[in-house]
Amino acid sequence: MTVPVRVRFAPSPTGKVHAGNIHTAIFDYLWARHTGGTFILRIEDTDVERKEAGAVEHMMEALKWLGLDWDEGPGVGGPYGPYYQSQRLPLYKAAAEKLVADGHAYYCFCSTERLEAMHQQQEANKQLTGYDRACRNLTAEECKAKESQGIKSVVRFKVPLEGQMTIHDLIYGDISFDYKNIDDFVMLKSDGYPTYHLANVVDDTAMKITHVIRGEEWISSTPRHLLMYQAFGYTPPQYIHMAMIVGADRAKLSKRRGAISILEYRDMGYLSEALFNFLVLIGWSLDDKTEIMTRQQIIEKFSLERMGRTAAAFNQDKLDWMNGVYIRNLPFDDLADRLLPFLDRYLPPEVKRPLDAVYVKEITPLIKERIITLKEAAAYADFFFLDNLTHDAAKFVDKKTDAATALKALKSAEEKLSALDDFNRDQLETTLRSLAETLGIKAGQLFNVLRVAATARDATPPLFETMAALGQDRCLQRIKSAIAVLSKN
RNA sequence: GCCCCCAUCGUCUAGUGGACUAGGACAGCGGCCUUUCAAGCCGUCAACAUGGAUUCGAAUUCCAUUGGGGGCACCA
Repeated sequence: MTVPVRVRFAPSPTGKVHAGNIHTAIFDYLWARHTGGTFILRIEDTDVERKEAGAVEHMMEALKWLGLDWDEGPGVGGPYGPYYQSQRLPLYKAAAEKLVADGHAYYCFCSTERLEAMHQQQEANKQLTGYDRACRNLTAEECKAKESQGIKSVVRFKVPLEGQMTIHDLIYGDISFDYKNIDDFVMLKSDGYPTYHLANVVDDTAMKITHVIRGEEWISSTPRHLLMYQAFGYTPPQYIHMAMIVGADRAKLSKRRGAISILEYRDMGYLSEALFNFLVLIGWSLDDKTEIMTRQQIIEKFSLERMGRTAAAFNQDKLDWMNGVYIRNLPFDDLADRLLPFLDRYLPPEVKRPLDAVYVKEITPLIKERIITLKEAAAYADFFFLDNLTHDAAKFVDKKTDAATALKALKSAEEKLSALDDFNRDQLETTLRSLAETLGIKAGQLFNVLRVAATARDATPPLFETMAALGQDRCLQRIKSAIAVLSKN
């Protein structure tokens, strides 16, 4: 009989969540959903110094945006709360005291200054850095004496002086460590807060976590955690260390190095489905060719066996491509709904708000294949919304078409188009193709001139559809203004 | 300095001793399509870090080397 899987994503609220953090969360989520287990969110706010206001909210917003809904944790509660470590302080204190009582840990009264000096000396002598265990063998009386002098203490774990241990990781396999390379680490800080080491062991046990999924950077502290499980007499969870996502410089992602926050991707107009799919493919693959998968497919096919061990770089070009694929696969209405807020925010201020949602739906098919992010739609399609365009005379001229020809073409077009009673796509095509013939120029030449007149751009969606969407009045008015500009030269 | 991990095209990856003259994708390049731009389609460039060992046979196993990364806090 297998125990139901319980995994937790345990971020510390010290900044904005980036791809590296969320990558772990995604795999926590996948493992939980794949197995029908429970996905827990736990906030590791045990560093009073580094704690940042709003970080938890930011975190939760990012998780929600990506659809990583948690079954237990802040906002939803659960039977093993509270899910903020800062609200579980008595638990850690009791656990630390128990280990002291059992002889597995001890109080350390060393000052920060002493520790720093020791560390510097060790580095200068190129020695192994780590606590020198000065307080390891303090007697109860000595401890009392220090305490009565008002000296603050921390609790350190008594790491065996010799021997070794092997940890088993579901991805990396067996890894061995010598105890002699592990120092007596701090479990409980002098401010009464636990360190990550203590807190995660206490909470993972209390919350019945079965699998610890975390970044590869934790491998080297896993022996400490295992040592604590042994000392407590707890059964440790299974470990799943994941290869990290690295930056272009191949170093661990961090906000200091300019890692982009996940919500920024949302604000840049990436679809959460695309980012999810993209992030899943970093460190995991289904086979040798499948890339675009729905969330359901991913959950269903997910397996630990297919996870890689190599750190991977975030390839923005590929994300762009994938986002384009997702945009193109979206139904028009859905895309239009998602486009609306971006257009609203990024279209020039002179465009009247609120935007006409029906009109947005109308032009959506025209830009769908041409944008890779939602945000860029505003810059790409502004001419659909602007009342007045500024024409650049140079744009009307190219190798095939000189200014005089362009001017003549525009004048004839204005005449023809004002006579049209139905300004639809097909009418426009018939009218303009025959006009080109009459003028004795290539259809493409005429179209390009009109394109520039109607949009002030030389790269736009197909001309007839564009003009039809713009409508007769606006097209004629723009052609007039184009004629004016060209006549000046 | 010490400990640990990793190593296939520029990037993400497939590959678990023979089907590999190493597959896919992004990017790049070339072409087709075409009223522009895209999209689409076709093609092309491009990798098993190095050296040993094991084996009839290694991208795949083992050992070194090199390179990269991570850890060594009263941070997580």
